Amino acid sequence: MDFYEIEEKWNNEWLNAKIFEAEPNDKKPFMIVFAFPYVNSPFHMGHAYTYSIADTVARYKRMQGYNVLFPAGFHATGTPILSFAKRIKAGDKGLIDEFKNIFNIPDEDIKKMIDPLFLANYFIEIDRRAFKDLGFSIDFRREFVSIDQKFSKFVEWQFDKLNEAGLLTKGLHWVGWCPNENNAVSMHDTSGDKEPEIEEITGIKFKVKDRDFSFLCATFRPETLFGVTNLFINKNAKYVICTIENEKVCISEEASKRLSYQFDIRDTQTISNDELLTLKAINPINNSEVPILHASFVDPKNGTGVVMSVPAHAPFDYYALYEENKRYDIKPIKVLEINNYEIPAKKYIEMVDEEDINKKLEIATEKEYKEEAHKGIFSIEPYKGLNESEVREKIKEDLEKSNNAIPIYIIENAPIYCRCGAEVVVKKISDQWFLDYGNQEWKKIAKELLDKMQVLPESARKDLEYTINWLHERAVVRAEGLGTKFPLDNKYIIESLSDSTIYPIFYTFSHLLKDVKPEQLTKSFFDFVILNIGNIDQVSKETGIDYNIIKKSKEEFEYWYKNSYNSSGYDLVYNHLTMYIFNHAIIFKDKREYWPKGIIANGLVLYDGQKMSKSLGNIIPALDIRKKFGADPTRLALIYSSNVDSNPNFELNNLKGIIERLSYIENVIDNIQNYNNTEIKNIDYWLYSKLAKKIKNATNEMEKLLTRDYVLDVLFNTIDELKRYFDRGGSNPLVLNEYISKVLLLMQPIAPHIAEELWHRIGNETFVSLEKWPAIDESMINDKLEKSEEAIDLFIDDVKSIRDMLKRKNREIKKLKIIIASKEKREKVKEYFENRLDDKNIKEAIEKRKDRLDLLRDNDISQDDEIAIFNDAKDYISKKIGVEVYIEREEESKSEKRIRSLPLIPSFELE
RNA sequence: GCAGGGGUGGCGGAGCCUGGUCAAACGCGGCGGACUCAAGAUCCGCUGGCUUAGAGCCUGCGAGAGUUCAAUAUUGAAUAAAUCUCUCCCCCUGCACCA
Repeated sequence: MDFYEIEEKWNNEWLNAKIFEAEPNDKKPFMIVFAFPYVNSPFHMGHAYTYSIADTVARYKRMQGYNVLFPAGFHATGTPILSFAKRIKAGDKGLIDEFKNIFNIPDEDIKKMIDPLFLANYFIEIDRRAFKDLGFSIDFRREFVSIDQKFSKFVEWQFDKLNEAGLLTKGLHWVGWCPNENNAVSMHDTSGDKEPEIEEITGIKFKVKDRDFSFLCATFRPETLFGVTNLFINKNAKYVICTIENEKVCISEEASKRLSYQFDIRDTQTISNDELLTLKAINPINNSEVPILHASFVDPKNGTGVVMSVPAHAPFDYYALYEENKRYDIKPIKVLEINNYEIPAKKYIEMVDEEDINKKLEIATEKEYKEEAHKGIFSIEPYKGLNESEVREKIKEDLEKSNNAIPIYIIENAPIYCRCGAEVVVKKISDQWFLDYGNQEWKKIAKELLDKMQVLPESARKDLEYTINWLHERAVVRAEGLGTKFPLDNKYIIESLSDSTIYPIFYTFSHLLKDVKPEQLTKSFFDFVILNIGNIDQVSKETGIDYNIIKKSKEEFEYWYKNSYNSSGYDLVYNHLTMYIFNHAIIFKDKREYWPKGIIANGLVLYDGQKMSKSLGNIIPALDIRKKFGADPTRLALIYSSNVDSNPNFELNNLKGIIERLSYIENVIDNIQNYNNTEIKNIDYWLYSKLAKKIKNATNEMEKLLTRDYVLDVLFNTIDELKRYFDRGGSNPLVLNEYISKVLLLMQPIAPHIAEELWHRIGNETFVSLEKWPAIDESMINDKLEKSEEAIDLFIDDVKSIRDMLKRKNREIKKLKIIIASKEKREKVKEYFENRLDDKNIKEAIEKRKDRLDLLRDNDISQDDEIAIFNDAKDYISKKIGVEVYIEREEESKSEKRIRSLPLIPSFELE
């Protein structure tokens, strides 16, 4: 089977016939979108999985009689594209190799990618091609990119609405920052792709006795202030005195530079370490005087370069004080009770078996902090008896209130380096804009929306609910990146997830705006089209947009958005999908008929059992697999990898089996004229029965998106059924034709090209893609017949086990005598199941075959029928066992085995 | 730390909600056979172990404990879960301002 040729053929036919170009009509609408791909690389198998599911649903719904809109677009706002272009320009070897080796991009194209727009367009081209090649039933007319100016106008409108609702707020925010390039850094901008994690620590001010400045000590554990015995500086570092927030403090020179991104730091002057070491500091919590000492572990780059020493609870402090400084005159002060240790820090150091002293102290510290946080009990008044975290919060609050402490932000996973080489620092943004997802009213309607919508798998609902609950103010603007300018402050760009929350709306009329200029897309246009505010003549006059375009836009929006779905990867549950819910909820607060109706969240694709990642080099561009194996096998292998509720494992090995099975069906179709039986036999009815059940199962599975089960039923089981059909002598072309036609209909959503091709090969002229979903003919379900077929198989199993045993014993077997249960016994068995008979022999016999209870129960097959059944299967059984077969009635049998016969479980004798 | 999801034969993965019919679907892989000069493809069979005239036993669903329905059984004893409950261990994902 030449998949490539078949796929090219039908992809073109579909495009030429424009069958997926959706227009509103009088059918029920169904709109499904997938989270559009980010175009800094070609999309890979993980994306292909999500898109395949969306297409499968789209194709299924189309068959179900819905008018389906399945659009697609591309996402390009934000920083990654810019940052990739920058990296290419800088000759970043890692990225260039990745592009070369994983995506096979030619050198000359990579060179051009220093232009971010070239880069984006390059991958858009590839992705668009992949959409087509994979046979997605997309209405390509509606495509747009999230950096299109017209789309920007739509985003602006959205933010106007959010602002009107009072949900945009301004405030402080801390970000990772490159002091060299002077902009915010995210994961993509750091070497090693490390996301800077920002953490708040407490800077405590220790006033210096008889001087006009304080030491500023940074600590994670302000509650241990009670246990401070001294301060540490490093005499090999440089220290300065400077003014932070109108107060003079002493910190390391390095810290003063770094903190200048968080605070307004002035009047910096150096101070000698000798002088510092003579000073005395005053502990703000109890006014005790403590000395300043040197400790070599103090890192001037860390925190403020000044450390408060708590020898009882900090291994490093303990070591520095007693081993390094030999200050046995200073006693440790214990503030926490833990395991009744006398001096916890000492104890924890002793517990670690490690040569290297720094490592040893590190391990001890980690262990001590963890255990104390867990079960340490505070032992100093007035907090005695409380656990550590409670005291921490209280003390921190008090100190900050009394101006004895200030919050300082640090990079928790430091050091992180920008790709330019500079170390990333924390910067305070004082006019950051937030979207207030913490707003309770908003949360409430978001939850209402969620309650009304279908979630597949249902288990994702919990996660969505949870995310709605914890989401709070989200920074929505950035200093850098592609995208829409923030309407309230033009120096900012709207952040990339926030500009893509209600974007599916744009698909409903994007194709109508070809001749409209971006500046014509004013607030009144969107207000009218989306929210029905204002009147059309006025909007047309004001914007200069043609009356009919406005009218059509509004019609399309109102038609399609009555029933819209979003299909995404599960990772987007925690951001995009939740924001999708939030934003729709508020924009359509008073027009809830336009709230989205469903979300599909599929799992993370594993590749041969492994996570796909750059470092493993196993990121597979979807087009590669398609080229190698064909689009339909690729799609089948993907959706067969799992049902929607778990993580799919894409295995190349599965492709072989899938391709073979598809070829089998093709083969049957091509040879259908060789069958010429016109009578309808039992096995034909059996096939009909299987078909009816298959349709029933398939429908149910598609509704729940049990794609794995669906492939199993529609493809794998079909092959088994066909094989059995032929094996049992089935050869009626009409029956075969009907069976296969229906199977092709069921295959259409999951293997559209093959289904289309074979559909035509069996003589149809219509597009299978537009056919109706097959009806379930319950009357064809024939359990009795299926049961008797099953009985034959089970019988063969029984015979085989004996035959093999005899073979092992080297006994020769020539014939098989089948002994059908007597009329009398049948009556008895029946009575037994109706509780009318208490016959020990029958009871025992049935008990022995409890593995076949299904066959025996409700069995009203007469002896003559059973003889007919086995007679009909005589050749089949003979073939399977390899001996001649005779059938006789128990009444007439002379075999001693005859008493074992039960209805549908004949006894037998091999001789 | 908090929250969510998991741990099933060589592998992937059903089964668990609604207990028995589960040595556990289906697929992959492996083995054997047919076909072939041969290989591949295809077809048939096997694939936990030991046995065996159609039946039995053992082992078995992360570890441990508990409960109990059907059933067997009986002095209202006892036996009895992949599936129910609890504890423990281990793994994965998320905890944002990033796509």
